[in-house]
Amino acid sequence: MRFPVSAPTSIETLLQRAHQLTGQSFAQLAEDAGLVMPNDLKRDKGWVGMMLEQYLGASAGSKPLQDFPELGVELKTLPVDEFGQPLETTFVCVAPLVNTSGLNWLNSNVRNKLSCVLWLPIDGRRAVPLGQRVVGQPFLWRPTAEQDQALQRDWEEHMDRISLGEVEAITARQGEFLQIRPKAADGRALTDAVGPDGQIIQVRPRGFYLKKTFTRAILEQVFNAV
DNA sequence: CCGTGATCATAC
DNA sequence: GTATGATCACGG
Repeated sequence: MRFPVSAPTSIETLLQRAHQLTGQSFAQLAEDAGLVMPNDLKRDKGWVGMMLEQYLGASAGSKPLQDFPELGVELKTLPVDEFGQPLETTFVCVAPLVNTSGLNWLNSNVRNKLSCVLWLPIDGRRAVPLGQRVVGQPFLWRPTAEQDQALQRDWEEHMDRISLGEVEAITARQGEFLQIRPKAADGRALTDAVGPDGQIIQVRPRGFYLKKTFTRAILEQVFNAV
């Protein structure tokens, strides 16, 4: 493997690259990429995801775009346990808290990000040293009509609250599959939002996350198809 | 500060 | 045991 890897020009190329990662250990991948592997992920929470982006040729940077804009594909690593079940929720994107009047599900960032996802299950077992963990079997996923509708219901519920100035009343328990939780560098990060009386208030930035029940269902649908 | 990549760690 | 709310690193 030579770095940097060029952007894949087709979904087939992207999938081929992803499949070549299956079964490889993080230690081996780090070495081949010339990366220093941390001892654990305590202070490097996004390390695995960023390394795999390099291998697949994802455009670097922090732009609010898909990882492969030309292919319309978003890359998501998904840490799983020994039973292949998700260990974490999945961050989707930041939640807009102001100027929400023109937003709807069809033009939403959430729907755009989730319209086509290359899921890359990874070994997330804490008991296993990071270098010994391996990459799982990738798969390309598009939401079914039912999944899209379920996400839309959650999204609209959340956006209604945000528009009505109820952002501070939103809890991660709300939403069947799509939740809203804080998303910030630390407790001091603040951003504009709509308050109860329509005024601008300062709140912790929020993000949309997929609950584990949702990603678990995707994994089951793909790997335990009856 | 914002958005990217996420996992941590404590309350439940 | 596990989900929620908090937090870590980095580029722009």
